[in-house]
Amino acid sequence: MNWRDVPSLAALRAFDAAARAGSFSQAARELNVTHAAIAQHVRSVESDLGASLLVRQGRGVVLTDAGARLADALSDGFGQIIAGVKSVRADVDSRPLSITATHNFAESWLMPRIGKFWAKYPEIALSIVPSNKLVDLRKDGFDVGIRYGDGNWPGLETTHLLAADYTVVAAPGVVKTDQIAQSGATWFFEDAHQESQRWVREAGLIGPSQKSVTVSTLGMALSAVRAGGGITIAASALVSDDIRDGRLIALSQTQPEGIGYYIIHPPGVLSDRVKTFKKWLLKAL
Amino acid sequence: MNWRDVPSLAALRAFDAAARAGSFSQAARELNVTHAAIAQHVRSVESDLGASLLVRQGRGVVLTDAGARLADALSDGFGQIIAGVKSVRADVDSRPLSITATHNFAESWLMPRIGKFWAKYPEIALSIVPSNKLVDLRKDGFDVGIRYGDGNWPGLETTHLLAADYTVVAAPGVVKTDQIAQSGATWFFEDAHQESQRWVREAGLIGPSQKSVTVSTLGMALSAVRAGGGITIAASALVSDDIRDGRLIALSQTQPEGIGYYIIHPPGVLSDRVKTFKKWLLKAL
DNA sequence: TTCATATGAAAGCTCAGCTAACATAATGAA
DNA sequence: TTCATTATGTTAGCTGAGCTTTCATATGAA
Repeated sequence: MNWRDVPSLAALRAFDAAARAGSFSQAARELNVTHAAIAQHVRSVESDLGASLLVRQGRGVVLTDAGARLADALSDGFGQIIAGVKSVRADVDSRPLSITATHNFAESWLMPRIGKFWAKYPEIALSIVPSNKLVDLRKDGFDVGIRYGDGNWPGLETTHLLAADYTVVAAPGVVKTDQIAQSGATWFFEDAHQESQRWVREAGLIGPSQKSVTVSTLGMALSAVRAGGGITIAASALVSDDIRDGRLIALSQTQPEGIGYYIIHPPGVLSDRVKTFKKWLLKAL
Repeated sequence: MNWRDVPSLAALRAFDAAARAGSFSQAARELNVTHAAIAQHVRSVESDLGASLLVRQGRGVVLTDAGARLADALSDGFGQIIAGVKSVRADVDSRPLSITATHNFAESWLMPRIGKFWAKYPEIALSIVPSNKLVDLRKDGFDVGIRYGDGNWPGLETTHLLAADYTVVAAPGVVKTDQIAQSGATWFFEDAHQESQRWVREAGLIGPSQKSVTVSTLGMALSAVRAGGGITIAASALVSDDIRDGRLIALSQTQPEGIGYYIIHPPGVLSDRVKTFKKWLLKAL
């Protein structure tokens, strides 16, 4: 497509608006600029093409023959562009909001609450994809994500959701708070969380004779622990429900360390649906 | 036409180019920008619409479904716009170059030389409209003009063509150079040129008993003077041919005073035809 | 493995696009 | 006819959209 001899698109749009309005002032109001901007654009298109396109007549302007022909083409062209954009927006708005979250967060925090979201916003369909991978939101087609980390992901806007302190939990009666290492209780560790395991050892919360079992998900660890099978460590936010409801008791807790759960999305203006979901997340703490 | 929810036209054009090229780098070359500019625009359209449009695949990019649909609409839209501009340009290029010049200049300087222009540029049709009015080039549909004055016309580009000194002339033998005021020769003055008349009186070139006749055009004055009927004063450039050819002799001359003949045209890029004509004018002195 | 060519990303530059201000022109009401 | 209103015309000056520059990372061919 040869753009070499085409006046500026901004100028052509200004001319298009003036042509259809028959007035620089009216065109200015429609495009939210001053009449001076319209006038400058129109005259620059005229100068570029070497033809008069709009001439003053009374309190407005009228199209010359050349102007009428150009205006027809621009009307068609810009009409197609606007229609195409509108159509893509409509398609985007009609598919579910696509959300990615870590497995743990999805299972322990989001899914238990999602019913309330749907109750409040039945018109917003969601597609929740648990993934521990650092997915590329854009490439993989997600609108918004919840990620665990330090919040420093270049090219993304991040909003802090939950601090990442950890709590050691067990079912009531399984172990006394000050005798975690001396108890015979089994430690359940999630595979991926080497860091929290290291913390447990450095805090002296695991005895030499204590068994430890590594499982693949926090959900599995929590199932075992809820059943009185032992002790585990998890992000505090993910076990806060169990603690509140008395299914588990808090035995020990780390200090927050700048790591946490964050809402992430691409920069720029957010759609209403993403705004709504984000706002709900922040309130559902 | 609702532009409210439409991404920037520059960004849509960048996307259009990338979509058809399948490569940011190739699109950049086509639009004469860097690949970074293309990438920024494309990602900004994606962010605005909330949809992935182009994804990386190997060394290039491919369209998503949403991207393909938008690309179709943009291709149509931009195609119409470019075709419309091209059509108007073609029309402009097919009509004669429209030139306005003062009557005197047209008659005494331009028309005697225009044959040489047509000989050299037979493909450029001209429409020459003599007019002493300060015409509005744009409103009255002129491509270029020759005006007499100080060269200070806001909103126009001016190029000095001829200085405006004046020469007093008569046919050979009619009057001696140092006896203009003492001769009985009749002064012929052009109606509009009060200023040159004043100069003649202040220079003491007209005697108390000398008759003067006011005519409407310089051409009329020159006809009478060439026939030996008396003396006149004219812009030097306009009588240089008569002097060279011996039909008239120079009796006295004013100093140039910042007034002259100028080529005028609207600001901005000139079409090739206007450039050619202008260049020819400057060489035809 | 190396090299050429692609996209990704962010800091920083600059001029296209605009506003503000004032001038002039046209129209309509009194 | 005069005056108010609303239009376009024009220019100086501001600023952020659009871009470049630079460097990083990814891909594919040799």
